[in-house]
Amino acid sequence: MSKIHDVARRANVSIATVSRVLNSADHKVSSETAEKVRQAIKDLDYRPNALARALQMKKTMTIGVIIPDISNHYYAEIVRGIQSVADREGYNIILQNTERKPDQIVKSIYLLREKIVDGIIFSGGTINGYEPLSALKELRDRVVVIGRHDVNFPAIMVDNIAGATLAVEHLVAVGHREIGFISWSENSTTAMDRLSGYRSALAQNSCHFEPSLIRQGKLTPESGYEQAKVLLAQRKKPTAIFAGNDLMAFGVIFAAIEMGMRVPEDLAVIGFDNIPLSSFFVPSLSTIEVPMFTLGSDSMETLVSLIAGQKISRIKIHKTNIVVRQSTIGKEYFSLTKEDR
Amino acid sequence: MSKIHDVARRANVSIATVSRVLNSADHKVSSETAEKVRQAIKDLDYRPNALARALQMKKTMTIGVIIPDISNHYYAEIVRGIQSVADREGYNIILQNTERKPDQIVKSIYLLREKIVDGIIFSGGTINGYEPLSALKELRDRVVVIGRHDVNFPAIMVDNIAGATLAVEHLVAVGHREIGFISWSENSTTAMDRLSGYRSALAQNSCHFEPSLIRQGKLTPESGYEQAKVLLAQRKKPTAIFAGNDLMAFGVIFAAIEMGMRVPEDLAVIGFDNIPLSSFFVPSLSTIEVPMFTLGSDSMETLVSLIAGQKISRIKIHKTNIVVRQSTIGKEYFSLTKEDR
DNA sequence: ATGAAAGCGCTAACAC
DNA sequence: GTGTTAGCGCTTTCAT
Repeated sequence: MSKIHDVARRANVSIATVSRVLNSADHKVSSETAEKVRQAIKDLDYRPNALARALQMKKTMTIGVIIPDISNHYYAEIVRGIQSVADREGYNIILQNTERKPDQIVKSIYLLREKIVDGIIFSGGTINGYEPLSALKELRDRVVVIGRHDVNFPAIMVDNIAGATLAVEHLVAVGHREIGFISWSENSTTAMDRLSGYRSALAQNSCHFEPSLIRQGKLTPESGYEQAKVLLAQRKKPTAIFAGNDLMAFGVIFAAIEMGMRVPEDLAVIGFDNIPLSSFFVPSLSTIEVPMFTLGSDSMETLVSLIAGQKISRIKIHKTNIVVRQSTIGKEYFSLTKEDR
Repeated sequence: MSKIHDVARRANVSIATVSRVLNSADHKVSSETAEKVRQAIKDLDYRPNALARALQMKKTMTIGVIIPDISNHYYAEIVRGIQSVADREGYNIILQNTERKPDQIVKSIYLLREKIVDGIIFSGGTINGYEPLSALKELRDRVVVIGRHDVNFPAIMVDNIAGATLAVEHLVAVGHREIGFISWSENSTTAMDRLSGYRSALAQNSCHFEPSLIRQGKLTPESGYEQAKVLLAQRKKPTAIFAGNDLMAFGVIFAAIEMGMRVPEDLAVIGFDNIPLSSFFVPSLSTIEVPMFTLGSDSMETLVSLIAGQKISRIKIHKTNIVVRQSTIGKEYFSLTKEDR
């Protein structure tokens, strides 16, 4: 692996000159010399050592991304969004999967700090404890959080309250009044926001709020399945279920059908996220669309501004839309044009 | 951000001593001194700069992972597998999403080389061109490939031929003889292997091979949907469809049901991969299980051995299993125990 | 326009 | 046991 010194020797110049043409900071290099250098670089297939450069420049052009689970489409799409602007801006990302383990989160933060990332994007999971927060302290001005607003960092959010309201109002509009809700961790501000959207929409439509219609899942199809089984076994069972995310909604539908119910005739189901598969599920899933990719790209753009020292607004909230499909309105959906899907 | 020098001063020792307790290479540090140093480290919340260390050690403890699309569950799970052993071994990963663009692949390789990764895991996409191969040359002994065997690097594979054979034999066993196959890119050795498994299984069971029953999709539900529409509109239509992956299989089922067919009564469908959702689809999807997580973890283990200079076998092939669910055998599946899912 | 030399923060000989 | 010092490969003043 050749180094700058090799290039300098081959081109009969000093390493400073090579560095200059590499960074073309000041064009104070004569074009002939520059050409010689470029040729030497090509001949040797030389690539500057980013480590050495970063050590000197105190800038690695690498950012850390901390998420709970890359195999969850929601986070994967966020990562794609981050990647797309990172690419454009010349940054790379170091991925940290925490599997939602608090100590893994702390470990990740310390590690990213050691690797001297230029910034961190944090999504999902909690960073309330003392340790993680103090670990992030050093990076204070270079952290962007996705999906939380209970922590003092710039945040990219989704309007979960409005989204949940949309979902419930749709269910009410198609005739439901006993609406179940499958939530998840009470530590999640996202879950709490969706719950409060659900409650306020019920109130707005003067539906009685029934605590037994609320269950806590784990964002997986399995847990949706399990919680639906519980809800549908109750004497007071819902005619519609609002699942906290699409994956749980799939589990709900599976459970309902397994119990011999028809969806949406006997049970309407709506999810949250609009993952790609939701339009191909049978029945296709009505859901609240979350702009996951945009969440990622926006967070990276915010981080770039932050790194550049620009002022940015503390919180940015993205809108959600409702996507109505078969799981709430039935077969007639098939008559819609393909584009609606 | 404090540096080793600060720690040394605070503990009244030399930086070499600090370095020694940090790396505990030789325990030639008296326990009192070590204690002083550790206290100073804690006081200052000191973390060594991984960049400086890497520059010196010529080892970054970082590896690059190049995949086409992180939002595809298949790759996400591979990344999770890689992460899990990377964590255990103290490595971190820099993720490169190529979106299958050849020039992005080349760019990624160069970039990872600049960032001086200790190795690269490459999955999906083609690296046949001159450029990418020459770019990988420098890293020759530190590259592991997942899912290809047409390139001269250690490879972690899945037995696609056997898997496809299993799928077709199952369909034949439940009474089908007109079996469609939805493949994808002809540049993919995986696709070609699955196709050849399909063909040989047909031959083994003396089913006539009908080229019009083979379509080319793009691994997405959309493309499965589209290709199924074509297949099922033919005068000579299949009674069963073997989709190249689960996502396409979902699209196939959706198309069939939209056309008023019942699955599996009018059309049996089997996929490939066994992504988590396949057990919760309605009807649940019969499929060939691919140990994606293991593919990832095994590739990372191989890379670690490679980096350690150990000899490793050129190719390792992982077995596949068939998972039979409703989409090929129908409702009776519901009577199976939950564990079978 | 170009070169010499001083670091960036760390590790590892080599002294003592 | 502990300290001194020479790099790792690069960027960037400061001379010339």
